[in-house]
Amino acid sequence: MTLEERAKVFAALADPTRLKLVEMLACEEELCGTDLARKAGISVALLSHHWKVLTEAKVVVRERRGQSQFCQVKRETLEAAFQNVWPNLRVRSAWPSNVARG
Amino acid sequence: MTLEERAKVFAALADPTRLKLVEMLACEEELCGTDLARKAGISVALLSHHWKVLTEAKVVVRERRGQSQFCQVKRETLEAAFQNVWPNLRVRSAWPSNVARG
DNA sequence: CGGATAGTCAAGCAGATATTTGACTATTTA
DNA sequence: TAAATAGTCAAATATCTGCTTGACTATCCG
Repeated sequence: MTLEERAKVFAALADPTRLKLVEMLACEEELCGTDLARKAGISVALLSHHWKVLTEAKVVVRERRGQSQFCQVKRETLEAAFQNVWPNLRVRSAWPSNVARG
Repeated sequence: MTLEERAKVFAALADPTRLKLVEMLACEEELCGTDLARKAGISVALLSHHWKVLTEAKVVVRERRGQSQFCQVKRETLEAAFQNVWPNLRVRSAWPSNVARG
């Protein structure tokens, strides 16, 4: 992961609307686009714009199931970016109990 | 720390030049402005601009000693911002052995 | 097929940001 | 006090970003 890629991860988190989306996802396992937009209080068009930024930075991953797309935080990307500004950062292997993970 | 303040922390890390500065500081304990600019390969004027952004986001702290200002990463700020996108993030209490901390 | 639900995309605008240049201030040292 | 070192600031420019609007595509269901 290059310096530019790491900066892109932080840029994805640098906007309050996107940060809200990611913080919502951090507590909720996964959400579909419509729910994300509704909970964040934004239009689906605006969600689509921000979703693209988050996806291109690999901060989230998306999976289509039927009509909807479901979205999760990609922890590996956050960990890789955070490690460089905090070399000895340790992360817990387990996720909070209210969040089921595959 | 509000959503906007957390976003501001990530915005401070979102530019490759500033991220480089912070990553340098993460490995080097502290550096003065002239050394930061030289090691990052930028002008002092540009450093001054970026330094202001990092300081206002509280990502670094600065201290004047004589003619120079010395700069360190402020770990508390990073931890507070990171916690919200990664609720169960654990940080090591100790800093790497090559880095002396007050 | 046709309608409903879910999301995308492009254009356009307004405000923010990165960088350079050159003049300015502050502190130390001779 | 004068020169050197260390950093600041304002203006200018070019680029990027966030958001809205409205038209478009994709999937499902009757």
